[in-house]
Amino acid sequence: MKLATWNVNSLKVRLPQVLDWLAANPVEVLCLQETKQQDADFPQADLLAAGYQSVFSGQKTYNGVAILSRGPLDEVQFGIPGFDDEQKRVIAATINGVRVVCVYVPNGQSVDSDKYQYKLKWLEALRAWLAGELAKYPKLALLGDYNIAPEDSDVYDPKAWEGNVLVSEPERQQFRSLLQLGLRDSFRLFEQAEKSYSWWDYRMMAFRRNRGLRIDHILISEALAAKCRGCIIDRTPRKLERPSDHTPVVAEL
DNA sequence: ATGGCTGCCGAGGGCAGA
Repeated sequence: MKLATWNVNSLKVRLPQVLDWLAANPVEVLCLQETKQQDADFPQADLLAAGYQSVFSGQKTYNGVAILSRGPLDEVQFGIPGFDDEQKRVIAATINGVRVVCVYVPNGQSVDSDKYQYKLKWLEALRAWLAGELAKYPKLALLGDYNIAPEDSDVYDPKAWEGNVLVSEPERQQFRSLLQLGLRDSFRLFEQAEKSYSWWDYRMMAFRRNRGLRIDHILISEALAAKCRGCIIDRTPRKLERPSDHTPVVAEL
């Protein structure tokens, strides 16, 4: 069973690329972030025609998450329970006995901004909710755009980024606290090439120069990690015309 | 060097992303 995550930076623009990618990579589950579409505009029929059911939670202009699945999506949850949030950043569903949680973690903008405080509070609420989810669902996968590069090895120029949003110590501490719930970073369960990233700035030919960050992750519970067979970052969509700035991450369970 | 692209909304540039 393959599970994937992809921040598409507008599903309206990227739908053809998503459909092409699914045709070439017929994963069981694909989590999307930054769909930037209201639910009324979500391309449910196009995805169904491609063999994928979907659940989604979107809004105009910003944010928006979705889970696409070949099999039925049960026990659908929108948002973090008890955490009041206008922003559509979380959707979860149970698929084939696996609790799939799709997240678009706030960016934080800069460490001295209100958005950074919101990011840290949001991550704390996520952690608290997931502690209960893990007790309920031993087979759990947390996929998405975390907007955190957990280690310096996930950053093309750690010195330049030191203390910055996406790499700051409080954010990394929040990432580690997710691991402490009993989750594993599936990418790091396997030998990987150095300088493996999932996002590259659109500017300054960052992709061509591989000036990127690894901020899209698939964390999996111990029960899933025990039989996880691989995790890869698929850079090919980043090479297309008009790409998303993020590229898919795929775990094979 | 704080920009550099891209998408959004909506009709021109400003905001946000990371």
